[in-house]
Amino acid sequence: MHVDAEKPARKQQHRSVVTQQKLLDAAIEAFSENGFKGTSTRDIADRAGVHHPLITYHFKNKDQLWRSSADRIFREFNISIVKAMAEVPETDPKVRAETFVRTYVNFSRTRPALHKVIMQEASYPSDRLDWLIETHLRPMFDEVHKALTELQRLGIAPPGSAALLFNMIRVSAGGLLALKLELKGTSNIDLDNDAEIDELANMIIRVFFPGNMQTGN
Amino acid sequence: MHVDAEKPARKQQHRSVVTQQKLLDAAIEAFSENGFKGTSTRDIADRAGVHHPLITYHFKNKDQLWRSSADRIFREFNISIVKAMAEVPETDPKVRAETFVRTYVNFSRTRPALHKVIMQEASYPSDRLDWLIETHLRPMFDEVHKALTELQRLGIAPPGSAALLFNMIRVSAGGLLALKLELKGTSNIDLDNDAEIDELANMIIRVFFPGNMQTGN
DNA sequence: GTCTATATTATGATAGAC
DNA sequence: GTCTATCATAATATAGAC
Repeated sequence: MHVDAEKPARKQQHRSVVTQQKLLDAAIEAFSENGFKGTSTRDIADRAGVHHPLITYHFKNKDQLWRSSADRIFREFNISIVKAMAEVPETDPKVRAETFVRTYVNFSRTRPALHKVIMQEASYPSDRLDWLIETHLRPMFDEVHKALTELQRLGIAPPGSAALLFNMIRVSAGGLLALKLELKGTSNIDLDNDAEIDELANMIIRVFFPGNMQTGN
Repeated sequence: MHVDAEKPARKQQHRSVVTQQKLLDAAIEAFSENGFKGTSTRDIADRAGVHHPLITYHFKNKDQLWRSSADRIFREFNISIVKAMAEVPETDPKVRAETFVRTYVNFSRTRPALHKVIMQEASYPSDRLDWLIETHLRPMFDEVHKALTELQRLGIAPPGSAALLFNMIRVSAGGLLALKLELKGTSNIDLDNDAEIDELANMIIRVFFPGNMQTGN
């Protein structure tokens, strides 16, 4: 009956999804390392362990694959942030800020591609950059900018342009994780180490939210 | 006599140098935008307005051209820093720190490639990254790290890892200039504007050197 | 020192067998 | 849904004329 007929179909559907996920993971890694132009679809297919014509089959072309990769990593990040913020009382803006920084740092650690992809695309004008800004970057900025302005009003964050401040925090977190290899070589900072990750988060909090100090660890 | 014989030779030498400079400028721009893999030597030759086999003639291959480009931009940066620091009294570490930040921000503005090239190469391990660290990055880090430790001892810079602090300052200056296009789109920050550049430098100084405040403009 | 021509390999994308 | 085979283009690099 229907069940017997659908079982293989479902198996195929499942395999298709798995292939897509493998390609997306491989694409995120490759694009974040070498940028859009520097990445070959063959390289992505090799990393994913699938044959390269499957990219055309599942994603139509390189550009669509890039967009799907960006969607995936930003969705993961949003889920991570929303989940972390849900566990923090809305009444304590300082703790909310700290939680945001720690979540951002920890996410950037496991997924440095978040910042790397932005850096790659921001290097020169392109339709991809415009799309990235409209779809993911500006909505995120607007929300955090609001919270940061409130933190300044409360005397927790330093005065001045909240927009500049936000971006300084952002590159201090995601940017340093994206430069992990370099920091290891120049500064002997090992951002694969739990303790150093914590120290980075604490440093960011200490420097950018000096008001009402309550945790100095 | 000799003069007549040498004149055309010098002209040729001169033209050769000009071609090399044009290629280096074009290479810095191209490599910073698209990374090593993402940049084609044809693109560089086109930007420089010369025929692409000339790259082989003057620089042997793509890799040597990249190294020469990196040498050029780091040399420019060093000259810029040394010149600026020479005009500041050695006895005032706070003013020296401020001068360093302003010089760094202003250099990154005219030459965002300085930070972009580092970001591109730090995305994945390579011989180029190792070379960049040994040749340019670590020597620079060692010197600034020493000065920053002294600033912490004087209570001007916040406590904690001087290495992390240095890198946070670095990405807040060079990193934001490298993200210029994105900041314009998401945060409406125009880093082509003199006033906003000054505001960024002031914000960095305010946040990272809060002790002994003496200039808040 | 500069150019044209070219050898060789890699790339994005597609056609069509299974 | 997956594979092999292939096309057109673009890449790095070199050879050799001028």
